[in-house]
Amino acid sequence: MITQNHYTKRITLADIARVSGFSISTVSLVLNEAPLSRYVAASTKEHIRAVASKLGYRPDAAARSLRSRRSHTIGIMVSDISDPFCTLILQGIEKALHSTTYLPIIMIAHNQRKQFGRHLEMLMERRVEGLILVANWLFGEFDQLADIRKSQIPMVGVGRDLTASRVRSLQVDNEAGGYAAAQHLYELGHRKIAVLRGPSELADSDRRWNGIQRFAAEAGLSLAPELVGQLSPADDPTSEFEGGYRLISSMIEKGAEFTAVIAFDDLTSLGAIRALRQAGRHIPKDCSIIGFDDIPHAAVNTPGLTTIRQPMEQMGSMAAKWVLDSLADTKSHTTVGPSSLTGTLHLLPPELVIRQSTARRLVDMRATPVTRLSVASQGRARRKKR
Amino acid sequence: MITQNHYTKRITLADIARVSGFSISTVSLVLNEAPLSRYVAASTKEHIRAVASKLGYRPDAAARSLRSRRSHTIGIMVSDISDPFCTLILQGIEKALHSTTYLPIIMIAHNQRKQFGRHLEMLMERRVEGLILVANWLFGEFDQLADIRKSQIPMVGVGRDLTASRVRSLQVDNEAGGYAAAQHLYELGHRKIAVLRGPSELADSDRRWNGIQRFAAEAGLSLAPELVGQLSPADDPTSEFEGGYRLISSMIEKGAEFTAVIAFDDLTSLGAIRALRQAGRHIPKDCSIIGFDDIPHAAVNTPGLTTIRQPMEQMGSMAAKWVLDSLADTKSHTTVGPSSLTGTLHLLPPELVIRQSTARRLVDMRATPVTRLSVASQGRARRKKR
DNA sequence: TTGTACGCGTTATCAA
DNA sequence: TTGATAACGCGTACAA
Repeated sequence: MITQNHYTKRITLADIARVSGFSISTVSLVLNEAPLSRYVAASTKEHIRAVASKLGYRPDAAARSLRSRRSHTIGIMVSDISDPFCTLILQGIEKALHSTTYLPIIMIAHNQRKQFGRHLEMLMERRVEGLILVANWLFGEFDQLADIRKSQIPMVGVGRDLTASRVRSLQVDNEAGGYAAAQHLYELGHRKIAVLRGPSELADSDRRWNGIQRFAAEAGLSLAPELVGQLSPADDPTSEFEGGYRLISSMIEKGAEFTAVIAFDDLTSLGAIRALRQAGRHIPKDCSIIGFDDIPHAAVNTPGLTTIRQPMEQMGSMAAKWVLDSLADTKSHTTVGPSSLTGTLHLLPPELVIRQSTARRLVDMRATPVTRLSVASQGRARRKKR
Repeated sequence: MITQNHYTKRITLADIARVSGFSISTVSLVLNEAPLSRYVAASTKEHIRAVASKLGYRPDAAARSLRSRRSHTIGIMVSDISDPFCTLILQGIEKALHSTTYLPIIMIAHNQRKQFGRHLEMLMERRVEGLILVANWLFGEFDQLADIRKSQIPMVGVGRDLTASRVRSLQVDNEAGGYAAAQHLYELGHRKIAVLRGPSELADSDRRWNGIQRFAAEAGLSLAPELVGQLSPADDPTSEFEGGYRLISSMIEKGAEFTAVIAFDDLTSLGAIRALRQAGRHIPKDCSIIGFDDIPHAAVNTPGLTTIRQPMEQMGSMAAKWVLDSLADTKSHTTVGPSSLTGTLHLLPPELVIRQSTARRLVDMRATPVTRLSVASQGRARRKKR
C-alpha cells in the first residue's frame, strides 16, 4: 500500500459514484457530457452534478491524459522572458490559444543552451502536442530539435529564423524594414546617415543592412564607411544600449558628420540618443534617429521614438495558428502531416511608426515639431515591402 | 481497443523490456536509479540504458504523476505578462525553482477576472503542489482562492498585498519607498514638490502617499494641495503614462510652481517628463523627477531615471522559497503545515537608485550634471526603512 | 537479482 | 438507461 497521503484527499469519480449511488461510468458520462449521456435520466444528471460540485470534484488532468493519450497542451519555449520582444509574442500566442482547448506550457530558457535542452526534454515528457520556439537572440542550432522533429510534433519558430535547424519559422521581413528605415530618413531630406548594424552572428543584422543598402543603391545615396558601426557580439541584450552609446559617442569624437541615425533596434537607439544628448545635440532638430522593433518603451520615451515596428503579437498568434492547423490536419488526415513545410521561412511586413525622433532636415525648420500625446496609434503609416 | 494512434508510437517501459530482454520492473528500477537497482548487474544496467536511449525513451509525466500522486509542478499565475514588473518577478521565481525538481507552470491572466478563474481551475486540475500569484495591478478578492485554500496548497502572493483575500503576501515596503523619495528630493534642496499619487483603488497608492506625508511632517515640509494630483482608476497600466502627462500638463497650465516631482511609478514619470519637456523645462536642471519601481527602461532613458527600486527578482525568488519551504514542511511534518501563516504580509526594503533625473536645487549649478554611462549599478545608495 | 501483480483516476466498450 | 471491466504507462511491495 502507498503511504497514506497527507494532502487533502482527492475527490475522484469513485467518490461521486459512491455518494450519489450511481456507477463510475455513469458519473463520467454525465460530467463529461459525453454523447452517450443522452440516455441518462435528467434527474440522475442533476443529482450527479450536484454531488460533484458539493464535493468539489476536479478531474485529474494526469489520469485523463494518460487514458486519452492527449495532453491538450502546447509547449512554448521562450528564450528570454525579460525581453519585451519575447513577451509580446508570447501575448499573441496566448491570445490565439485562449479560445481553444489547448493550454500553453511556458518554459523559460534564459538564453542558455543547457536550460533549453533540459526544458525541451520536460516538454516532451509532458507530451505536448505542439511546440513553439520564441527566440529573440541567439538560438543557434540544436541537435535536439532533430530528435524532436522525429516525434512528428508540429513545431514553429517565431522571432528569429530557425530554418537552419530545419524549423519552420516566422519573422518580420528584416530587409524590408531596413529599406523602409532608410527611405524614411531619405525622404525627410537626410543624406548623411549613420548606421549602427547589429552584431554579426545575428542573421537579422545582415538582412536589415541589406535592405538599407538596397535603398541606398536605388536612391543613389552613399553610405560613408566611417558612418557605419557594428555592435559587438554579446549574449546580453541590454548591452545593445551601451553599444549604441559607444558607437555614436566615438563617431562624434572623431568629428564624423551626420544628420540622422539608423539604429539596429530600439535599445540601440536609446543608447545613441544618450550619446547625442551628451554631445549637446537635440533630437530631432540636430539629428534624427530611427529604431527597430517598437518595444513598448519606444512610445513613452521623450521624444517618442520613430521606429520600424515588428508585429509581435501578430507573429505570436500566427505561430499559434500554424500549430493549431497542423494539429487539425494531423488528426483528420493521414500521417503525412505538416512535415512537408519543414524549413519554410515566412516573412511578415514591418510597419513604419513615425513619432518624434525623426524630422525633416531643413535649415529653416521650427525649433521643435509639435509633440502630440497619443501613445500607441499615432502617426502610423504603412509601407509594405515585397 | 483504442483507436490506433496516428502519432509516432510512444516508447514505453514495455518496449524497452521487450527489446532488452529484461522485465519491466528491472527496466524501471534501472532507469530511475531506484534504491533497489543496487542489486542489478552493471552490465544489465548498461544494456538497458543503451536500449532506452537508442529507442529514444522518455518517461510519461502523466503516468508517472498519476502513480506517484505528485505533479512536481508549481503554478504561477501572472496578472500581466507584458508588464516588466511581473516579468522580473517571474524571472526571480524561475531562478529559484530552477535548482529544484519543481517545474513552474505559468498562466497568464491578462488582468481579467474570468481568465484568472479559468486558469486557476486548470492549475488545480493539474494538481500543482504550490501556487504563486504574481500581481501588478488590481487583483481584487477571489472567492475561488478560499476554495483553493481548503486544498491546503501552499500559496503566496507577490507584488501586491493580497492579504485581503487571506493570501500570504510579499511586496515592497511602499511607505518606506514614498518616504525615501521625498527625503531624496528634500535633501537636494527641493521644497516645492509635486506629487502624483496612484489610483485610489490601489492600496499601494495610499501607502506611498503615507510615506511621503510622514517625511513631510518630520521635515516640516508642506505639500501644497494644488501640487498633489491623482491618477484616475484604470485597468490599463499604460494609461499611467498618459496620466502622468495630463496631471503635470495641467499643473503647468495652471501656473503651479514646483521644482521637483514624485511620480507614482516609472511609467507615470515618463509621462511627466514629456509634459515638462513640452513646456520647455529641462530635466533635471529646471525640475527633478523621481519614479518608483525601476523598470528596465528607467536606466536606458535619457536622462536616466532616478527611482525607488523594488527588488523584483528578489521578491520572486523569495516567494518561490516560501512555497518550497512550505512544501518541505508539509512533507516531513504533520498536517498542520503552513496554514498558520495565512494572511501574513511581508515587506521588503526598497532602494533609492540615483540617476540623472534628479539634481540639487541651486541657482548657480552647472547647466547639466555630468551624465555617466553605466546602466545598472550606478550611483546606488541604500536607505532601509523600518 | 529479477519477475509478478496491483493500483493511480479516467474513459471507451460492451453488457445488461 | 445504467453498470462492469479493461486498458493507458508507470512504480513498487513482495515473491521467486
